[in-house]
Amino acid sequence: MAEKSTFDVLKNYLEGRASFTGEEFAFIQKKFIPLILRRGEFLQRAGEPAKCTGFVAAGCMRKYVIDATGKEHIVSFAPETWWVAEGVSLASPTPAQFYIDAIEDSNLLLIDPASHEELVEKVPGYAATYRRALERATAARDRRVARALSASARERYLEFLETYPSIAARVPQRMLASYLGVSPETVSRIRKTVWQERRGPSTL
Amino acid sequence: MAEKSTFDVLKNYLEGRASFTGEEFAFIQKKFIPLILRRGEFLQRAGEPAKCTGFVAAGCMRKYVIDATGKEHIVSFAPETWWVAEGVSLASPTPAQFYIDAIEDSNLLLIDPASHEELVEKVPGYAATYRRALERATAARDRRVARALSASARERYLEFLETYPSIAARVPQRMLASYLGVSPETVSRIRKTVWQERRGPSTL
DNA sequence: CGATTCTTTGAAAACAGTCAATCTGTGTGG
DNA sequence: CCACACAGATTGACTGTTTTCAAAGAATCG
Repeated sequence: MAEKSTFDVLKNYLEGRASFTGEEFAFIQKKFIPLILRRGEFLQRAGEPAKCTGFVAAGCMRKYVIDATGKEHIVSFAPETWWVAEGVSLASPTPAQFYIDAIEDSNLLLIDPASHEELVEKVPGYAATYRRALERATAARDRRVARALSASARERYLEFLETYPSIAARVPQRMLASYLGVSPETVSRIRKTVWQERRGPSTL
Repeated sequence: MAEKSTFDVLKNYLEGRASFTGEEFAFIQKKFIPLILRRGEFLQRAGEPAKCTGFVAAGCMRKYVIDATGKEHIVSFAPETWWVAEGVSLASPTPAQFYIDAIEDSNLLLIDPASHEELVEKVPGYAATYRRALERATAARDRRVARALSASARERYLEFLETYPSIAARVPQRMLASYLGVSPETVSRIRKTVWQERRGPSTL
């Protein structure tokens, strides 16, 4: 069954981070709703009420904004075993600020805020895992801000390749550019200089 | 006593977010260590082991990185009732990535990771408050990233003034520039055009 | 295949950064 | 009370990077 194997990814993820009883897993599983998205399909659009947090069991999602001139700016990617969600909007009834769509065919597990709250209250391991994920997410975003402020386009590009090689390998370059905050042309030019430098010295 | 009034700020903050018994407050208070910092003094330097989370009871802190060329880049400000901390480094024994210092004379309440863990485990209201603070922090950082990617220097400047007027009013302009990711000169020029536009139409 | 989307390349323009000088305000000491 | 020093803010001229626009060349999906 497709659903079972999808949940297994989450189960695996959780087992790696805390201890759970079989009962707890059953309880957790009941709270999540599987969702299959094809490439290009949306989990959420900015302006809509945001309803769910998603665990990515397979595939890859992206979260982004569209600015006044119609340009997309990717805030984050979420491949397998990552979470993807609107920020505040889950707790409060604010309209979503972000678009979230699938950049590959993806399997998600969705959970609504109330169920999530219940899990946090009743399953200690879940609460701890969630809290740690939040802490890591916050730290990762601080690093992202710091790098955006202090590093050049080139440095950010190279760093992304090092830090997230598996993501870099599977997203189109224009999305990488969007994530880095530069134009696709600039990424193309950076790439060019990078292998010119790698090649240059050795071919002399 | 100075310590008591400092803790009252935290107590007040917590009371506004969850319910606590007197015993719980006493337990909480025992875990925090007051610290007074004069303007310019450090809570932490990059490279050191990061040890504590700080609650700002009075004054204002900043968290920043110093890049390869020696330039400072402010990741966040933390005025009264905000938390300031290294991200990951609290849980793991990684060296700190950020500098944290006082930009005004400030009163902090510090808590080490182990005590914090204890509070989260034993005081439900504290756990919930902390979790919500983390969620809000993550969301705020997503917005910061989105704006850094999608808005011009001018828009970011105006938005900061709107969103954090009280911070904008008390930090030097060079720090605002550092936070926005532009040079002090650029902020100066932006300011100029802003009141030229406000003045221009009416003085015609 | 065939159409669309993605990437590359070129040339010119816009934007912000740097450097350096001046101006402003604040606080200090004569 | 004035003079001075210091830090922050402003302004101008110049430089450099990145964007934009436009067009051609891959690559990919159906």
